[in-house]
Amino acid sequence: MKEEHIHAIRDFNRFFARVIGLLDKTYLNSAYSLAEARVLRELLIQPNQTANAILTTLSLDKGYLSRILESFEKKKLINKKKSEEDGRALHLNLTALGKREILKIDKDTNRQVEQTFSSLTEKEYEIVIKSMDTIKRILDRK
Amino acid sequence: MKEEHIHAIRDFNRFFARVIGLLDKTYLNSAYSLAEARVLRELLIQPNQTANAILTTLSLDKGYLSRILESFEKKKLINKKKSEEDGRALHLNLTALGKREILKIDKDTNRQVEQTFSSLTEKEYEIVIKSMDTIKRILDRK
DNA sequence: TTATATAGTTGACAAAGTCAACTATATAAT
DNA sequence: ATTATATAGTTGACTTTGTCAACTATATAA
Repeated sequence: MKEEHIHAIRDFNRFFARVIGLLDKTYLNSAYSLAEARVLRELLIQPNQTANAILTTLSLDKGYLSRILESFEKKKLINKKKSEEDGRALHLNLTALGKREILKIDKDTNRQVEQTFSSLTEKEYEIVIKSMDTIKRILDRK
Repeated sequence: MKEEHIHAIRDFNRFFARVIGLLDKTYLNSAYSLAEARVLRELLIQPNQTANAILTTLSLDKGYLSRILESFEKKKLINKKKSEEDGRALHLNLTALGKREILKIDKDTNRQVEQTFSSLTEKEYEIVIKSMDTIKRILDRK
């Protein structure tokens, strides 16, 4: 791999880390941390998952996730039910409140994205998004 | 801004956050945290800066940076000298050791980037990097 | 039946980051 | 000149976030 490629990639990484960092700040004033929002979102996308499945998808620490889930249960955002096939596993589901909360968070995040990118013209959006798709498609294949 | 644009951007953000997160893991086994490496790198790029300048560039907390700099001085990575124009300000410079350390970190990070992206063909590198540049150019202008 | 593996919990801890009060110096307003 | 206000950096106290290893309970393999 060419030195200049590495340099170009790192340059973009640094740049885009700032963009992502800016968006992640949305969670600072919210009731949930980034990790918590990711867990809630994961359960919205794929209900009835076990903690272990989430663990793999989001690469969190077991203990950390366990505590997040415990706090969610206390706040009535999720419910846990013991698996019938495997007595060790818990199936997790959002409550109605949990769904409302993650949808609210996502709305805020959307607004934040909108703000961050708001100065682009329609044409520019299309170029940016096309480029994003190109990057993702190539990297994802690997 | 179109709903689908927001969705596409957020999709890429999530994807790329994982890429960046993977690269950031380089710092886990290193002697420096991500924040520390950023500060060292900043001083490599722009020597003789004040703490305050770094603060603005990297958006760190005052106290946090102050302690990082203190630890750097103890480890002989930087030296501080009082500004002659402004008695409150400190001008910061990497020592030879400091330079060696940040160059070593950067070498490790380069290797990590290389590994992460290693499966791409030359043609694919070029497409990816071109797309990155396009995104950066459009967003940066704003 | 015993050994080994896995799901989730718990306690102890460490790293990362935040906040506000403080000292020292600089600048602006009267 | 004096006083008020602002800024650079430090310090103490604290919170949040994340890590690690030991543990319980259940499942699977030998």
